[in-house]
Amino acid sequence: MEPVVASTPQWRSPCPIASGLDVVGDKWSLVIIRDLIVHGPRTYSEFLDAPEKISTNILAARLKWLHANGLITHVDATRSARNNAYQLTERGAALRPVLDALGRWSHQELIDVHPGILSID
Amino acid sequence: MEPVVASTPQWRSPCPIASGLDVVGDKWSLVIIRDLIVHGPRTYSEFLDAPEKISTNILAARLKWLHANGLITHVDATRSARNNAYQLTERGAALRPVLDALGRWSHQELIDVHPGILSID
DNA sequence: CCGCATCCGTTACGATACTG
DNA sequence: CAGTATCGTAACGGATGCGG
Repeated sequence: MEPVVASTPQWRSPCPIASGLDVVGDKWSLVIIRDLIVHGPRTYSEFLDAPEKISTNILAARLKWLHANGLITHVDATRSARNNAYQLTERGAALRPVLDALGRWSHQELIDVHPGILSID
Repeated sequence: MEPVVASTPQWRSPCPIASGLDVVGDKWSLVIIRDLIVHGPRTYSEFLDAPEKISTNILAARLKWLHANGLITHVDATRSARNNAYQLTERGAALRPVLDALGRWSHQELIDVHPGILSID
């Protein structure tokens, strides 16, 4: 019985940078993590409201992947007013410095080629 | 006449994080940047020697992309002992803090799930 | 409705053979 | 040595359906 989504990456090498990319180096993972850092716990449809317009099947697959890799969990539905929401684990929240550095790079280096870019958020 | 490789990203949103990912958020760009930061100017075949084993067509496409986006340039072949090498621009070198943060995250958070991971490099 | 899963077309990746 | 051509596979993206 093959798993729908692999639970762990195929490590390309022992390099920490490549290994980090093996976990969050796809097109959407860090965008999802960004939403969780900026807004806190977030529901499926709230992720869909983000301006990047991820499609529903991709979102479901990425949430499954991030959960399997211990970066997010479900909010306990019985204990929270917000049902069916996702939140960051410690491991996921620890990505904040990466997002900060990336945001700063983009803001400094991409303004001329992407005039509409926002100053940090 | 359609370009073989688009010269500029399709921006998903005005968010700096998403925009940074639109430039270097693929599977290989930051691995190539890492090699250039660690080793300095690097030739095509030296990139191929990296442990991640990128295939030749992908490497050529990514080098073209990174050049089109101003992150790398060719070393001046007439002035250098090392012909046909690539090097970082200021814009590319400015990604160092991103790689540092990612490397630290991986080293701290992925040791248990990836025992062979190296301590920074 | 909300949270997905399924179907299917399109785009990225990957292994390998090959050329200037 | 530095790529290109070819062709197969995997990821992505839009539309739609379906259970709770």
